Amino acid sequence: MELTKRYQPADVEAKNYRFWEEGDFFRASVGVVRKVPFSIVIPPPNVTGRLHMGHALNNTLQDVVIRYHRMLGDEACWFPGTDHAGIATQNVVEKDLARQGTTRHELGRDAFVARVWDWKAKYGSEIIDQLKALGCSCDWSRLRFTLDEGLSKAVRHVFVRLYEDGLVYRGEYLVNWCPRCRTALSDLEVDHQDEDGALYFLRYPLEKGGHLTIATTRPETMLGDTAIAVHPGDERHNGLIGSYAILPILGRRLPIVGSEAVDPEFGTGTLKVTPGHDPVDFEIGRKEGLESINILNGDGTLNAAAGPFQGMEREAARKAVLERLQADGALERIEPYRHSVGHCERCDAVVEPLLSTQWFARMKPLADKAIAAVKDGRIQFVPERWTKLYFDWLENIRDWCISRQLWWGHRIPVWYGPDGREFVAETEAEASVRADEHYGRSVELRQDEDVLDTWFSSWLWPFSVMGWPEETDDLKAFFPTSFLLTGFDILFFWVSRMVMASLYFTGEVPFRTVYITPLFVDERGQKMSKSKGNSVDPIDLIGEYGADALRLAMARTTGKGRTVRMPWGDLTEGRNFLNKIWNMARFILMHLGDERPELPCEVTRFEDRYILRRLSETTEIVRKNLEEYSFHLAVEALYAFTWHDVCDWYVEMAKPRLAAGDDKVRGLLCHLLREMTKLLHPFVPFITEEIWQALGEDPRSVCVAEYPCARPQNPDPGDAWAMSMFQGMTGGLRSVRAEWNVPASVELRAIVKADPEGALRPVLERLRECSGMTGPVRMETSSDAQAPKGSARVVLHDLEMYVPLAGVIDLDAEKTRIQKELAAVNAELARAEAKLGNEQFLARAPEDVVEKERAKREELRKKQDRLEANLRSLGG
RNA sequence: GGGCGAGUAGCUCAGCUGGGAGAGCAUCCGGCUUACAUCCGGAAGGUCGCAGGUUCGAGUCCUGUCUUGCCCACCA
Repeated sequence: MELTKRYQPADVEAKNYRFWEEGDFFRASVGVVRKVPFSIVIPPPNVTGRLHMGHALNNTLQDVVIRYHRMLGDEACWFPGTDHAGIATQNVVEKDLARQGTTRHELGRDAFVARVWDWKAKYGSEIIDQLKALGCSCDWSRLRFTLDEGLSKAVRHVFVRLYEDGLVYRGEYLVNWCPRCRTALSDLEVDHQDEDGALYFLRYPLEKGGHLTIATTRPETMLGDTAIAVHPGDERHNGLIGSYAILPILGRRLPIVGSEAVDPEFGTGTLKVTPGHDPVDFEIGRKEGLESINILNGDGTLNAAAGPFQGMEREAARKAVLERLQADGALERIEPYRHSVGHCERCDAVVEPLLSTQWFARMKPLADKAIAAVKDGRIQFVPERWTKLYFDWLENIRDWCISRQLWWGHRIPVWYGPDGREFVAETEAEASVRADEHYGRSVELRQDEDVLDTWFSSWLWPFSVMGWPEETDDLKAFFPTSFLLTGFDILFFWVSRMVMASLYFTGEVPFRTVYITPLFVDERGQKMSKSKGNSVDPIDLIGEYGADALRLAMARTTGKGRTVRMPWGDLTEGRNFLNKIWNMARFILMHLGDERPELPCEVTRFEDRYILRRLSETTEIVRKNLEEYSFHLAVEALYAFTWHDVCDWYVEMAKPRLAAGDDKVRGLLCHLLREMTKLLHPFVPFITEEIWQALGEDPRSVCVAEYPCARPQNPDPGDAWAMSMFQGMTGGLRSVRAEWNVPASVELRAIVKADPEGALRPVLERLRECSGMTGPVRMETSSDAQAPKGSARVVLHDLEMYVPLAGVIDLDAEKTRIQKELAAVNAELARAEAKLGNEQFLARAPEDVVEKERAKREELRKKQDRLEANLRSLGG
């Protein structure tokens, strides 16, 4: 197979993904006894969504993990799927309807839901294709959707079970209400933002004369006031408890009550109590048995309870109420005030606390088990710090409002009889049978209009995708899953709830390890989002840099903190690295021709042994970091080994041998290429597949090849020494050339002061052989060499070299250079000697550290001697 | 009001359980050396936010502090 000069990702990616799909390499089997199961469920992306950077990150990392385990020989299964994303998807389709000049209400429920299904049919595969473009090796035969029949059944089953266990209930409570979406929201779906507002001081006349001044940020809610509260310990006002005030405008009689909830320091120390529109007031109202008045309609306009303001929008009503109060002399003053305002997570509308009848799930009993599972180590968070947040949330958990006044989602499996009695069942037929039994006759049932919160299906995902509540083979083989990876933004929404659901319904943890990724932010540290216009489309990045380059950049974000900025530099670097890999492969394959030589059994050259040892070390580092999910460290190790050890040094050293037809070096290069291709594969699957196929030794895919194991090499310290001498001398000669502008074509004379027959011999041989790395050099070696006049000096701790450059070299400059080097050595030596002169250090530091320090001192002393001698001979 | 993260070379960031400060980009100099100019070689660049403390030894651990970002919380 011919490889192009440059790596061209687009063709390679499309071709190889097709190859994998046709080969069915990602499909997992059940009942393979000898294999260890390893499973991951994907955090299901919104079915009509598009891939964003968070997805790119999450799915890259999941794919690295699953590919690694597949290559380890595990029965690796990555369960893919999509989420119906109730409110998000409904909003998208509603926006589309708005463009067409209609609304869902005009369409009606059934027609609207049909429209959403159409939408899903049209756009639902886009995100899947995008995951494929990223290289994700999901088992597509197991693709699921949260509204699939099987998963819907799980949802109904769970609802009924919770109902029967007394853990779901229906009731009228104050909930977060989005007037734009016209639905209730859970606490988690409300985003709080600090905004500039005002504190309005209103005068409420007292029945017995005089008045009270009360501060509020939402003056229009006064229409729903049913009391006034003061702190019982507040001497200014506590005499009023038990008396009455009169509500301005409406003239309602308001009892004045005492409540610990009132902060005497705030405002005037008096609180208007609006149980229908404020959570604190709602609690006071319950305690005091106050009436709750709802002044709002579902769409945010004011209702009949608002009297003269009926029909107005919220903002207009606020203005109108203030004007009226002003006119009545009841508006004392206005102060600017910054406070937190709740917004709908999905449409950004200001959320209103609203009294309404909803379904709730009691979470406390489930939360206790979920806390225990992490406390006793059955589930582990990576990074570990997230456990604290997990505990904090679960320990303070509140009931979950699970009903939504939407049309897109799982309809609540509750049917009402003619008298409003609830029949909770998994199917209408079942409910009907029970209803008929109850009434003793055939009755008409009406199903609850609401649907369930979209997370009510997501929290079952790890087992519902495997067919639960049926006892399926997949469940037996792959549940609990091995690993979950997601961003911290859905730690509460999803992760905690999955743990709760799984423990409650299956008795098992849903996963053993949870890896929490950072979140992408823009240059200014702002969260990336489409609405802010600061998001980056990963598909564009794939087009520009290639999927493998994007994956490398993603893998390298993992060392960071809670947030990461767009890694533009890593993308370029990744693309360059791939080109490097590509050309290395091209070079090696070119020299292999049609042969695929094996690794020679006997390896005598130091650079061969050295590179094999480095390969082994690198393999070990990569495996270790993959086990620990330190993806960035694995990539760094691969990068350094490939680029520096192999390409910069080993391949360069191999060139003269290749020219001379040395078969051993070809065997070694072939081995290196084979091993590196496998090592790199989980991170950069496309390019490695292409190289694997070009190698052509295994007709199957590299994705099912065996992941390399570190082969312990005989640690011959002589190899490392020889290599460092070689690198030092090569570097020294290159420096001399650069420093004195000696063109690469001009031959240098190098006089090496060393025993030509000693340990340095192979190094000198190699240096002669590899003149391509330094430019032409005529080398002379003797133990008692003297520096000719006008020589540049290369000083290493175990040898020195003189490069005669009379007429070219500026001796003062060379002297300065040596002096600078000497100063650095002296400083280091002083530190080492101070350490070794410190008895405490000798007594307390571990032996190997002391030994290392001694060796270092010896090296530095040798180098110091040589530098000083050279300086003297330079006339310093 | 709590909690968490980040502050290391001009920039973006590595630096695991404490033991000789690193990479890439950018800068400067020199190279189209037939794998690669998405390249090769050379150089320059840092009191590791600040102040204490523990330790023979701190970028790494502890305390405090500053800057910055985020999350949670019923302050009208």
